Amino acid sequence: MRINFPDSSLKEYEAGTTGLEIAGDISEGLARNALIVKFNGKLLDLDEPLREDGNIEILTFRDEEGKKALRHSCSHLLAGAVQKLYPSARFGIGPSIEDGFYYDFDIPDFPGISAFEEITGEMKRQAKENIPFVRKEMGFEEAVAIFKEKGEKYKLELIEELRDAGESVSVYQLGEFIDLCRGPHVPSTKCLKYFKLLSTAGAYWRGDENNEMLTRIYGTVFDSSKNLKEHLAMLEEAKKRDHRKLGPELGLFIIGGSGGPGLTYWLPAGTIVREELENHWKKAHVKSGYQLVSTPHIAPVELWKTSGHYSYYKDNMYFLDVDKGQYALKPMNCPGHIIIYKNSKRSYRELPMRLAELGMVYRHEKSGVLHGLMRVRGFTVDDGHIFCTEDQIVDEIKKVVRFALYFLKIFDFGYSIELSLMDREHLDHYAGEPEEWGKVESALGKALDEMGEDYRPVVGEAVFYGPKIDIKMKDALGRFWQGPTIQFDFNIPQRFNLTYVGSDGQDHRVFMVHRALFGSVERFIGNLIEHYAGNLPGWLAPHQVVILPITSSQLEKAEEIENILADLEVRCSIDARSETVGYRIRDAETGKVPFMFIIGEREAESNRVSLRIHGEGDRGSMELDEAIDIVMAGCRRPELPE
RNA sequence: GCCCACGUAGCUCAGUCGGUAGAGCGCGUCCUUGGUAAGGACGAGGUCAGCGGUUCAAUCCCGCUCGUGGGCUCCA
Repeated sequence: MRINFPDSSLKEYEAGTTGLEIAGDISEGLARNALIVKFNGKLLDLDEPLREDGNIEILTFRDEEGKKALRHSCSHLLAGAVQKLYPSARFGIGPSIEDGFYYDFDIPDFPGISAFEEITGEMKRQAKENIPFVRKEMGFEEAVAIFKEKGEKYKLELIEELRDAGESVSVYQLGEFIDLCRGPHVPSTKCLKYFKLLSTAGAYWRGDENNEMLTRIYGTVFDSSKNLKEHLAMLEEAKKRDHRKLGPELGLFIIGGSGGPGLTYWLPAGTIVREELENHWKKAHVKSGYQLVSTPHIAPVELWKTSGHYSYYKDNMYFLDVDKGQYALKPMNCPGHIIIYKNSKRSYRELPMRLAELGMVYRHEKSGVLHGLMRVRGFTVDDGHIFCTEDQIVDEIKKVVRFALYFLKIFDFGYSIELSLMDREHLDHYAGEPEEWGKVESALGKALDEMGEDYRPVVGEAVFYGPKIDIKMKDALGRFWQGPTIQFDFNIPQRFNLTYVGSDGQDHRVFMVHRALFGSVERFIGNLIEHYAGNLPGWLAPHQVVILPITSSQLEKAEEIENILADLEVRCSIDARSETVGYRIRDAETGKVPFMFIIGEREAESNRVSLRIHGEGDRGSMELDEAIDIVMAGCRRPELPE
């Protein structure tokens, strides 16, 4: 048979040759690192004999699919160990996930994390034994018989579904453990040496809260000890950077407690960060052609009925009685901006009209989903709505995407772009006409193409009211977060009958785009804290300079310098506490103050300061002006967009 | 909302097999005038999350509530 390789070379092999043998034919190293094989687009075990001509790719841990196979295989190793140690356990599913895997078990009286040592020991033992993963294909009756005998009710449920879907059944045997599984798997447990069990959690069978709660065990596995260690170190680092820990520590904010779950209280230092960020946002928006507006926190319930929020979002809304009517706290800003748009008859000459607001919204999120600043019940959407004509769509989208990327660049975030499209097999899920969707979807794609941006189209990810562009931002630890989102809306212009008068004197339906660049100011600040490990850029730092007179004799000089800095709008303070210099420096360092001016007798006499920079250490004595220049450069606000 | 775990001083935590509690940091006062990541002494500070129950006695045992964390689901 003729086998094509990714480098488009071609080789002849005897029918029945396995992927592993072909890998070995290429190089010993590839055979050693090979995990699975992709043959004519199908993922197969390495020991699967190949019987026809085709394209082959030997996959290792470097390939996403190889990585998944390794992780999924490790979940079987985990399940095998659990079966051995807890014979009464019943098994759910055990897929690979981003950065690892999990397996769901029904284990009566599972002791929790304290069982990890024993389970890990058993897994290590089996990993050493080099036990092969053996694939078996079988009929439904045989599979049902196997799992019925074991009392595996969850597996039986899965088999039924396979039967209904008309799919075949395969199982994998790993030593004494047999599991229903599509595969593929790595050849044997010897590939599974570098794993670690991480945590346990409850999870409903099939994610449905009406089902029983299973015990989920999370773990991760890598191809080498080095990569595993690096990943674990990253997790440690992430824990250290957790904004829920750093925020209160740095005096930025507190959340929840007696103040109410999911509600944020910004402390003085945090308020400075917020205001700086918001001021820059406002200036940038004005520069980019937006008009700032401000709308109330409550609005009559009728408005929410017109917008449609009442019918599909009311479980997440807070209501209040006012006079004889009912009001709602706004969960979104759009209806407010609609009222402003509709305030007068609009002409095509006014379009595109871009309205923007840092609007606080309130949503009744389930108590269990609240998470630091990332998921709260009251937050500020950096909202904007663009009203435009059809001809203006491509240009407006380009402008918004460029604007969004501008903000990510300020903070050195990486990014990746997704274009969420409608699923044309479920047209009834969407508002608006399919032809209109088609026009706009291609306009969004065209805008991205013309900008030369890479993006991933995702069918079925669009919201019911329109297609959207989502930008995921990548932080310093390589983690992706929900970033800017740009959403088209076919629903609201129709519901509110939003029109403009065209050059032909006729009314036309306006096109509308929602966009949020930070998403939520609260969440974005949470991201910034973790991205920078609390060491915010100078312009956002609540304290920019601490002046440290070595003895009280330099206090007067310190005050003189403080006044100079204050006139330059530098946020500075004097720490003249009766503590040693070392102590006060430590305090400023742990407080992550970017700059310290240390003034002793020598400096005070000669109008000099000794400059210390956070994270860098002592920069030595210099002229006051020079130190001020360094501070001003370090605290300069970002350039506005072009 | 659901499942599991947790809740002791401002913070991080110890402790009490049921007899109302301790450390370090922080805070206050005093001493110390010190040169680049913790000088010293003394002191204040706790209804042991809240409410009920069991008990001669509850911070500890039981129940409920609230809050927090890990997940499920959801999401800016």
